[in-house]
Amino acid sequence: MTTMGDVARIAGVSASTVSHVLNGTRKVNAETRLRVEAAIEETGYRSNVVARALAGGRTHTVGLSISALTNPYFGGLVHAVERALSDAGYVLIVGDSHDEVDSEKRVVDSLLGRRVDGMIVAPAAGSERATLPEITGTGTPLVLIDRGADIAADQVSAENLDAARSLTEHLLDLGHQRIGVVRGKPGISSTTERFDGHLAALTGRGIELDDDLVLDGDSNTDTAEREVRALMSSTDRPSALVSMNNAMTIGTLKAVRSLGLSIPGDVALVCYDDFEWSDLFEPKLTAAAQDVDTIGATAVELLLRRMRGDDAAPQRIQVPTAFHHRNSCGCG
Amino acid sequence: MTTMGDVARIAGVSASTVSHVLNGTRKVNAETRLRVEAAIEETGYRSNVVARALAGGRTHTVGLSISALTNPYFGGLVHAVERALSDAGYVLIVGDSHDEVDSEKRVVDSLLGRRVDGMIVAPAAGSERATLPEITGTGTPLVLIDRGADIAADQVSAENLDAARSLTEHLLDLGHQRIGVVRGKPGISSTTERFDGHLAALTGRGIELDDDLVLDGDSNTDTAEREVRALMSSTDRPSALVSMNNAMTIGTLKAVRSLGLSIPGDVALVCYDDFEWSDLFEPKLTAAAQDVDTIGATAVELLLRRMRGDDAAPQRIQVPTAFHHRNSCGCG
DNA sequence: CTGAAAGCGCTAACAT
DNA sequence: ATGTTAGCGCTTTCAG
Repeated sequence: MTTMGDVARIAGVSASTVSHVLNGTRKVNAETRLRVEAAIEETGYRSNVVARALAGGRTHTVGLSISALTNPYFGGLVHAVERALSDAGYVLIVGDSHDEVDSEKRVVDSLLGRRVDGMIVAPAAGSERATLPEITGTGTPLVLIDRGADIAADQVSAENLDAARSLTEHLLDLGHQRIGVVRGKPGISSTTERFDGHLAALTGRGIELDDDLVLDGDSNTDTAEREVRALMSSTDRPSALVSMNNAMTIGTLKAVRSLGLSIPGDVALVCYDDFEWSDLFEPKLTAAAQDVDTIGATAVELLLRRMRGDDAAPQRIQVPTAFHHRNSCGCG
Repeated sequence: MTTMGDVARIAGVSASTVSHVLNGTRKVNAETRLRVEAAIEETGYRSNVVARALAGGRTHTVGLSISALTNPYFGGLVHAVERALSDAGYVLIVGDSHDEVDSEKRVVDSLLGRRVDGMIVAPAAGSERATLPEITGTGTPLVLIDRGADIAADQVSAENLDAARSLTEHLLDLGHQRIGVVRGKPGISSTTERFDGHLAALTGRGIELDDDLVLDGDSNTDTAEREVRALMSSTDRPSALVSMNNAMTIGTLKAVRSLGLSIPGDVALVCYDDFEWSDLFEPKLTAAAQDVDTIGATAVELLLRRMRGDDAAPQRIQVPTAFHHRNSCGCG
């Protein structure tokens, strides 16, 4: 592998000059530049980013800790983040935290050891006390994505509360009184906020929450399926269901279908999180759609700003969620 | 940020000793080890992987060039690869090639510049002549994933031909004579192989291919939708359709649905690629499911072997594809 | 406009 | 069993 020194020798200049033509970091005579460029061309030289990082103190690398690459929502998020980052000349290192503090800590440690210039994390439950402080302790710029946490860092997520409230209100408007809710993973802000939205809708209409109607799907499709099946098999089943994220929706649909119940005939359904193919499900899903592209792009934007040294007060951005009215609610 | 030197000074030893206790790379007195460990604990020292990489010549990093993070199939693949890699102590750098040689080249250049220890790529069309030689030229271990290419490198993908043939044969068994086929992106091996499977099924039954029935969906949902709509609006439309990948399937379903046709009543459908929620679509999809987990894990395994210096002849592994018989074919 | 030299933080001979 | 010393390949003062 040719090094900068090789190129310099061939071009008959010093390594420092080669470095400067490569980075445009100081004026060099047109003619010498040409010689250097010729030497680079001739040798097929490719600058060593590792050495550059060590000498320069910046790795041009950003770490992302995410919880479930298999979930299409997170896939879209990674995609959006990767694009924005690569546009800005950074590369993305991804780690999967499985939404668990222990693996999250491992991921973050590895990222920090690699001296990423910045970090984007979708914090697992309990992250505030374990891994987040570790990051801020190193001074590495950090932005939280998808979920919030009680720390001084930029955070960007979808608007959860109002969107979830609209979902439940829609059901209420249709006359439903007993509404089951399938919650996601406990301890993360999105779950809490969406549930609060549900609650707000209920109390807004003077309806008291019935604990029997709140299910913990734990953001796991199988768990959700089991829980929903149990609830819907009971004698006193609800007339409508609200699912709080896409994994919950899949589980819910499977459960309802396996019971031979029809949607919205036997039970109405509204969902937080949309799919590209939501209208191919039977029935078409009425859903609140997060704007992943904007969420990802915004997170990167905030991060880049921090990396440039901006030390304004942390921002908490909520990206609007769109309501897609289709058939599963029963009024398509 | 504390360095190894700092730790050494505090522990009253040399940097080299610290390095050795950290890496277990030579025997050190139990007592000195303890002192070093105490110093590490005290300072919160975290070893600098960048410096380590420069000095050691290995970055413990693997690059992945993939074509569409938004596609759940690739999301699953990235997930599988990430897990296998992290189990082996490597981190994953991902780049999205958008299935286009130009961006692929950009991704690969960036990865090579970062001196990844190995590389996994889902080659875009035309990659053999552009970016793949560049990789092998550097001596970086390489394994191709999802698609093959005519170069001397390990490659792992799903079994395409036989699986696709079975799909078409199933339709043939049901009496269909005019079968439309929606192909994916041209120029990549998976598209070619799957189409060959279709062809083999046809010729096996003495049926000649009708060019009007082959559609190029270009692995793009919208294109597929448009093409399918055109074909199905014609007077002489086929009685069955085979979709060659999941993006094509979405487009096909949208098209058929928008025409008010029913599946399998008006047209039967079988698909290459499965979804976790395939049986939630209307109708449930009869599909050939790739085993992403095995594909990803196998690719990593082959890569690690190469990185260890194995120079056996390149392998080409095809992971079996499972046939999921559901309703869209018309015989559920 | 360009070169020399120090140094980024670590590893790995080579000594002792 | 541990320390010394050279680098790894680049960036960046500091000189000229």
